[in-house]
Amino acid sequence: MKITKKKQLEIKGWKIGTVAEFLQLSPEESAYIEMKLALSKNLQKRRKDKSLTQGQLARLLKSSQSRVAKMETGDPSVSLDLLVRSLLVLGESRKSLARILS
Amino acid sequence: MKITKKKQLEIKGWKIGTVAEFLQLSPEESAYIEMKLALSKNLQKRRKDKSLTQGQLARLLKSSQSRVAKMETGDPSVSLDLLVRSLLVLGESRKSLARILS
DNA sequence: TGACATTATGTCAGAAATGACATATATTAA
DNA sequence: TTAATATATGTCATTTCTGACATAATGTCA
Repeated sequence: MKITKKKQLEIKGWKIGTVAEFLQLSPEESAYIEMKLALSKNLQKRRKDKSLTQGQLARLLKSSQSRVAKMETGDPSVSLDLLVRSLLVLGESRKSLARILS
Repeated sequence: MKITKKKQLEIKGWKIGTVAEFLQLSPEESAYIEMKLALSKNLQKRRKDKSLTQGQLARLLKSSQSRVAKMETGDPSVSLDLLVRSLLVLGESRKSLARILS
């Protein structure tokens, strides 16, 4: 999938139809993006539950505030790998990650 | 985690202790590797159930035989992203992927 | 055995992801 | 409002991943 296409996911304000339909994503592409978004949301929730700023979390992850922001906003430049590894550092288990994904 | 460290995972024949202990992996590193290996195994199973060669699967994935081999053997150069996207192409759903991971 | 098919491994150029930085845009509190 | 804090966005050099290729190793069948 092209980055440019994924980028359009960020367009907001549409009232009818799904994002997948609008962008004509294949089922695989949709599922892949949904999984990333589910992880994104959970990362932000986990961080806030621990009362951490993005900057503080970034230190934990040996990353940067801007990358944490991108993770949480579903930026297409962020990989599943990074999301999963970050959630593991935040204390999620294999099983709880699986639960997030399903 | 260093690639060199992960590479050692391929050492076989040890009879006592876990790989994680031997390599002194942190819980996060262990979980991350376990997840990748679970996906690897499943990819191979899926492929064989469909009676495909690695070369045929590679065409489906728009990849190459050598990369498919690396996916199935748990080569550290393979990302979670690629494994997940490949399984999605093979027909796995979000939910079934989650089941594989848990 | 040998020929053929399949899988594994090594390498590398190009592509994608990453941390870091600057800076813009919220958000909050006085 | 203003200042201070937090989050978002854009860019870029470096690192990591990727498909492709060659070739080695393994398997299969006559």
